[in-house]
Amino acid sequence: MSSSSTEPRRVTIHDVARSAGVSRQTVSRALNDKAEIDGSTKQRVLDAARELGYRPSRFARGLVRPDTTTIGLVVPDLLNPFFTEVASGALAAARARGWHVVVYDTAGDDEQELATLRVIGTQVDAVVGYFSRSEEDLDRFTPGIPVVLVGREPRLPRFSGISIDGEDGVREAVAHFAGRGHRRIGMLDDDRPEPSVRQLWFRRAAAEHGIALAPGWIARAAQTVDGGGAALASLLAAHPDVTAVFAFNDVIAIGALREARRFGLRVPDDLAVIGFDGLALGTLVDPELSSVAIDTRALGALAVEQAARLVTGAAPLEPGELVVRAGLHLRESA
Amino acid sequence: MSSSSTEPRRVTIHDVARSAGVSRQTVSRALNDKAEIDGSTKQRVLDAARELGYRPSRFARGLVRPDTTTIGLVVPDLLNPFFTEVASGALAAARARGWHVVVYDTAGDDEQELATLRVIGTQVDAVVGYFSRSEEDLDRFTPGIPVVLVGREPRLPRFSGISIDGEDGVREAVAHFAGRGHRRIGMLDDDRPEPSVRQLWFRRAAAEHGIALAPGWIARAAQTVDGGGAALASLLAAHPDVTAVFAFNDVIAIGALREARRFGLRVPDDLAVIGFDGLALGTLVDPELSSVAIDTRALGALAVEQAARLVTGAAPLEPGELVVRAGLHLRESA
DNA sequence: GCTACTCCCGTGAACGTTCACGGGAACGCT
DNA sequence: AGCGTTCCCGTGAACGTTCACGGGAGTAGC
Repeated sequence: MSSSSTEPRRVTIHDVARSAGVSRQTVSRALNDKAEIDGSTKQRVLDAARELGYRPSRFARGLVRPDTTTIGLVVPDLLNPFFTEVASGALAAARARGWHVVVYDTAGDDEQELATLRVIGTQVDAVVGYFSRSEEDLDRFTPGIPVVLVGREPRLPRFSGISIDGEDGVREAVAHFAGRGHRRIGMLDDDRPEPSVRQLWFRRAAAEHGIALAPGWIARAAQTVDGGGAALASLLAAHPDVTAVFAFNDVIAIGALREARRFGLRVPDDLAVIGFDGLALGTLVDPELSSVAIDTRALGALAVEQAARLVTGAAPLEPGELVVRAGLHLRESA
Repeated sequence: MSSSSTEPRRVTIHDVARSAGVSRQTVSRALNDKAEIDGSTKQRVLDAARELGYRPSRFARGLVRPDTTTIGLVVPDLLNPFFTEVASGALAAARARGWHVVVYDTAGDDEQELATLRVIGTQVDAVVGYFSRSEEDLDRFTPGIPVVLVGREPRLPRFSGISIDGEDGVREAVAHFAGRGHRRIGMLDDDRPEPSVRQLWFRRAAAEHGIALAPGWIARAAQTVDGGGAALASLLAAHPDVTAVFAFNDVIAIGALREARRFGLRVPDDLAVIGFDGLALGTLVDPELSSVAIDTRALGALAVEQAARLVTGAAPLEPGELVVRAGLHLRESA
């Protein structure tokens, strides 16, 4: 009656040692193939370990030899190709350091983001990702660990962020439109309550070219392909004479491309379209999407790089280095 | 001379206790807000913890209270939308259980896959993913922990796998081709040395419809969009009279779509195309891609489900449940 | 035959946290 | 006054591993 059908106790290094007739230390030596062990005993220990199904505890090991670092990557939607590319860059950068990345997809839901924050603070050494909650909330749940925000300028000095400078790129895009004679240009912004920075850049550039922007020329779009399509439809309904459209991002722009096709508009002849992000996806659609492009993978990699410096205590990147700049990539859609 | 500029020792629960003038246990109570603690002391402890920058060790906590489980997800290329969707499904399934997922992108490289295996065995409680190495190699580096292969039928009983049954779906696709009068149908297979199962299904279905397949009708394609384009180009060079093409997967099929456009072929009138996987991406291209579709997110979720059962010791899924079936989704390209 | 050295192997301690248990102080009730 | 109860708080132990250290057996050298 050694056990009353209770939870089967874990097989520990002691059990292996006893089974092989050696000490813990010898087992440890065999498993991590270190020196100071005889070949035959090593084999005997290895056999015993396999026999018992022994598996070292990563917790016990991590406690005594804290060598593995893990970062948390939080994205609102991994299926959104923008975040896929960012994640890919982050994974590559982490791998280069031998770091582990645990990924959380919050499904764009505030509650899930909160739940993630609640658990992540105790589980990783640094956090990288895209959050929509306030910095106060973030601060509350990430006590003491470095946090790097992607695509968002932090206000609190506790956080760093990789920001996207697309002002020049957007100016190029508007200049391109203007050069082709477009005067009635709309924008498909995202659907957050306040105007995005990209809209601000767009307005400035339009003003520089003396292009007037009546209020109705800006439509709000959910950040999906369907959202982009719907937004273009509403824009066209209000202003059928629009000849060019700048979109908050490529996903929305691609929705607009598809909607334009359904409307029987030829792109770029009837309607020119320029997106933002420069996703690889843009080269798969027809016509290929022009875009104010950024290096999305570098964005993710840069975030991990900064997190690494903050964790190891190395000199963090300067604000000037925490920026990815955008430039116009002209393809077929404009 | 308490320290000679050595590694700054970690702040532990002891330090907080001493600083707040209480015991470890009281600190623990305050941090995990448990009962049996006075409100004022709790606040005092919390302040002290913040002051010292205390952060509990996940290793020590995991050691004494082994409640967090972590699984490793291995994909050859997260940027490949197929794996993005699988990963997304896996993440969602893991989140539903409160499990953590650490993601490894092996970049399709055998060495990186090996390196990943070497480290993953000691870091996670179960492994889920897509591997190209032999089961013997997998076995060597994943001692004792459950392994679930996605899209691959395991030979060793040690492993489980989620397999894809596309035979009926492919038959539907070929039947559709035949019904439209196509007799000269090519296939763009993947680029592995041996013919894929999907090619086998395709051959069977073609035979059932009395469609002859000369050797040159099967082209090999790297699993990228460009690879699909190149493969279609070579197929067209050898057999300009082909009227329909079945592709190993949607990524390859989309490459074929783009290449057909460059060749001036109209899809589906001049060339009908059907892919495999049913990626969301297929609805973004023009014409929208017809595909032998599977539920990719369910594929990932199912793998995690099985891993969960193996870890917790629950009854594992039956072989019949470890299958996702494919069906033809007809859109515009065929 | 003594010393020195190499080759193995084992024992206590430590890592940082939580759990189980015990116990003091204050309060209310009879 | 005595007793039970509630509210707090602290002390040893345990989790499973590696590190530092010590030590015995065998061999070589003189």
